[in-house]
Amino acid sequence: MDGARWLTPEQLRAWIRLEAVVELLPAVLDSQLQHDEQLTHFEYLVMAKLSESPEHTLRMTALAATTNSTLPRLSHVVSRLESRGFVERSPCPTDRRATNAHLTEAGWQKVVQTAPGHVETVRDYVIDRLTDEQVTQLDEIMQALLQKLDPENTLRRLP
Amino acid sequence: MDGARWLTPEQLRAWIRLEAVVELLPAVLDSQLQHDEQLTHFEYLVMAKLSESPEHTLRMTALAATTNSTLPRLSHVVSRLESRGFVERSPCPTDRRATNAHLTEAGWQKVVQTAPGHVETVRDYVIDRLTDEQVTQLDEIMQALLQKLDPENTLRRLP
DNA sequence: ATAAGTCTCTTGTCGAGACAACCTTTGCGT
DNA sequence: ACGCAAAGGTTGTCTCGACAAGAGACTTAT
Repeated sequence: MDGARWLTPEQLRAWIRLEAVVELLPAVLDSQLQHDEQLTHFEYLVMAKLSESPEHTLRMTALAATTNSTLPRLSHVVSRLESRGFVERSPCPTDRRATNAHLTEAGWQKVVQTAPGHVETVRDYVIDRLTDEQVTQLDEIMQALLQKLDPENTLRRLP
Repeated sequence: MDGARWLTPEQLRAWIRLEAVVELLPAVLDSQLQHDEQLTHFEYLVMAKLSESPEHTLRMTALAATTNSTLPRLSHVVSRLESRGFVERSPCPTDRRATNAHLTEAGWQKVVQTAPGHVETVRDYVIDRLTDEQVTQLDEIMQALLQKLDPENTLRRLP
């Protein structure tokens, strides 16, 4: 155990708590969305990002990037959403390799219907627990972490 | 979308970034441990908690609590660790319903061998990205969130 | 005693994501 | 033009975790 730089008690405590939050928070978000709307957090995220895009449309690659996801994962999720009528696929006219994902009217309605409850959960579990100053601090801290975690939105894996 | 309290731009930005970190950080930790030691982050966490306990032993329920996990999940993971010789199960003498999970010598060696690389990853991706002041802020913020996420503070005394 | 209820843990099933293999299209070098 | 590598997506397989159901063991009330 020696020979490695250890953590100070303060650092260790902060880390353990961050670890716990990172473990528990996704479960809470998933749980609310699953219970109220039969949606995964990630499924909601996909539709939310589409709803913010011009024409409610994005290429699969772009959608994968904004949702911090891989293409295979996204492809599966879009298939599910497509079978439920929330999203449509269409070949991209300018590049025949590419596929556009488009939010249907039903999908838009679903997002509109889902958003308030989701935001309320986010407020309840995160935002309302913090002072305005802490929200600012949180933003800065997460930004610092993302510079390493997600330098260019491109995650490469070495086998 | 109206009728619900929305988020201010500052709050929204902080949330989106927290969302990204919560999505990406577990993948990074898992990746390092999987690549270097063929361990899941959660498997490592289980063994680490055992290694910090007296006799390197904990009851399954207590272990589930300190790892923020459910009993079924833990049971499956312990089965895997047992088949790899890192953990042993034994019936609790005082309560025959209960099961004690015990870290074997091989398990202890595995933890000792794994810890430095894991800590280094934590430093690299989290601690070293932040000022001391930010570490303190992070600790306080996470503590605030855990009051809602984990009301029964699972860092209880060990039986 | 004993029956009901609770605690502790395990098992089986099912859905979701990681990873690899694959196919098609595009771009690039020569 | 042609051949090859890279980009864009999809599909199949396997593992892990969620959830529900179940089997023992302890507790309590009658």
